[in-house]
Amino acid sequence: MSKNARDTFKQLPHKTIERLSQYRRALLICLNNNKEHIFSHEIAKIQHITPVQVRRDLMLIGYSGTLRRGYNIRELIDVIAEIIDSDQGINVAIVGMGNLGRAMINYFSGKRHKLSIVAGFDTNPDKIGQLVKGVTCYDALNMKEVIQNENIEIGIITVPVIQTTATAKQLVDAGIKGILNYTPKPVEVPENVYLEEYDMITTLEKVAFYVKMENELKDELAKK
Amino acid sequence: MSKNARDTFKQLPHKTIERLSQYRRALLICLNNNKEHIFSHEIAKIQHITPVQVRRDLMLIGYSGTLRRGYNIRELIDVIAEIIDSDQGINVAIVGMGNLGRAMINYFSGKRHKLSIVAGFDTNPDKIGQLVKGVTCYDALNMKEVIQNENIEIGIITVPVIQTTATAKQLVDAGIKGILNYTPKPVEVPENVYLEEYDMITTLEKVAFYVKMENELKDELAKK
DNA sequence: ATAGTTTTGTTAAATTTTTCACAAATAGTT
DNA sequence: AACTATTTGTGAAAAATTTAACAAAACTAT
Ligand SMILES: NC(=O)c1ccc[n+]([C@@H]2O[C@H](COP(=O)([O-])OP(=O)(O)OC[C@H]3O[C@@H](n4cnc5c(N)ncnc54)[C@H](O)[C@@H]3O)[C@@H](O)[C@H]2O)c1
Ligand SMILES: NC(=O)c1ccc[n+]([C@@H]2O[C@H](COP(=O)([O-])OP(=O)(O)OC[C@H]3O[C@@H](n4cnc5c(N)ncnc54)[C@H](O)[C@@H]3O)[C@@H](O)[C@H]2O)c1
Repeated sequence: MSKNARDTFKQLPHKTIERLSQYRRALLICLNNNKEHIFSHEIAKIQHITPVQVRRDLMLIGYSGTLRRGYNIRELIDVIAEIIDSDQGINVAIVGMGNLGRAMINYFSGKRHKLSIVAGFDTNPDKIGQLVKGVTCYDALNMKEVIQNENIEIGIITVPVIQTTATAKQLVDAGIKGILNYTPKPVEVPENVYLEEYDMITTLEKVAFYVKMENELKDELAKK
Repeated sequence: MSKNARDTFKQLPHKTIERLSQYRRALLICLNNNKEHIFSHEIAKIQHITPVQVRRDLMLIGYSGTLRRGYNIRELIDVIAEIIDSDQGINVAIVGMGNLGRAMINYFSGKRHKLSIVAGFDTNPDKIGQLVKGVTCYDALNMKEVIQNENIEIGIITVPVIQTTATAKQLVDAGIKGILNYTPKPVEVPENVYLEEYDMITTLEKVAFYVKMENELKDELAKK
């Protein structure tokens, strides 16, 4: 990839990056259905956004469709891959092989060529040494060693809340480049480590808020 | 709550709603640590945002701190609750009591007064009738009945991808008001149903993208 | 051929969200 | 009492993101 192309992609809006991942997910499904082309309004419908938004995103990544057939699904998938995926692939580890950790491995395993969960870590002797979908669970004590040997760059944290801070530190010390924290305890990382945090309760409470608002609106109308 | 106050809250930015939920989560932890007051910059640090952002959000909800002690944690929690929570409480059901469904129940159970998971649904006879953290798993065939009897307003979808569309339809038919879809298959709902979708792969790919970018930047510098 | 329809690509405008910048208040210190 | 250091609250500016609007292209049907 040329330097200029990369510089362009680097400046893609964060929201666009997220949507590209979602487009690809949708496109892969469409491809399975033997569809060859897709219109911006079709993608938009699937993603609950506007067709302009889709076209804008594709414009930003420099991909052009054909005027009457829309976008070539196969091509578009490849263009998106060129942007999001890393040539050599990126390895991921899950720390905390409990319910959520195992669920994630089950879900993610084999879904993406260039992004693989290659190791799990736990402190529970019963879990250490076990295999989940081909992923070995290592002793968390050996984290640094395994992360460096296996060239792991991203860590997903799914340990009990109380262990969150210590785990984040361990990952950082092991030289991890990115962390995805699924515990409800926010962590601090040096600025050279990219961090995303997600708490299901936030999303659930958001849904609850808008449901509540809708209810109150209806009550009000009913009173009149 | 007065009509005007409600009208104000209704127009809170979506992002603010999300952050309020996160602030409360952080505040509850602080409260446990016997802290009474907190500054905007302290909240900001925990949430990885700027202090102005925090103050702006609190301004929008009309809560004022004291000039030299910051915000009263207890009070602020209550004010946030007044906005996000529903007086009577809201009941939630999980459809699909597999790994992820059970993990969510384990995680969420008892965490919030006004938001409770009160039922699970599955089609697997082995799961039907079981209890997870006090939550009964019902036969998905009885969904409409249970949802109406138990006054359930929100449904969380954690069924296998292939069942997603059918499940969403079932929930809508049962009169659900909000849906949180954790499967990677986007669903369509009528516009009176509030929908949130979340896919872990999107978040993971976002982390991977920025890690990749950082790597390429470093390679470039090294070459020189 | 011509008219009508549909869809892309993009400039410009609008909207939403975040940040800047600073006055006002409060407490501690000299 | 004057000075210094903090911190809140907020109008105004900036930045990020989305939407509107429409020309140009490409196909269909007449
Ligand atoms: N379950 C959910 O749906 C859900 C949702 C959001 C967040 N979370 C959070 O994710 C985390 C995990 O949830 P869960 O349901 O999988 O819990 P779990 O108890 O099933 O799993 C935690 C695992 O971490 C291991 N562990 C403990 N200390 C460790 C350490 N220092 N290093 C490595 N491994 C360690 C435990 O042995 C266990 O296997 C919790 O913090 C929870 O709050 C869970
Ligand atoms: N596991 C993860 O981390 C993860 C992450 C993101 C998304 N997802 C998605 O969440 C879903 C569930 O994942 P999982 O790991 O819990 O899978 P799972 O197979 O463990 O659980 C699915 C459950 O749904 C039940 N079920 C099947 N059809 C049903 C129906 N029509 N009505 C009600 N219940 C039904 C099954 O009996 C099973 O108990 C999948 O779509 C998966 O892609 C999972």
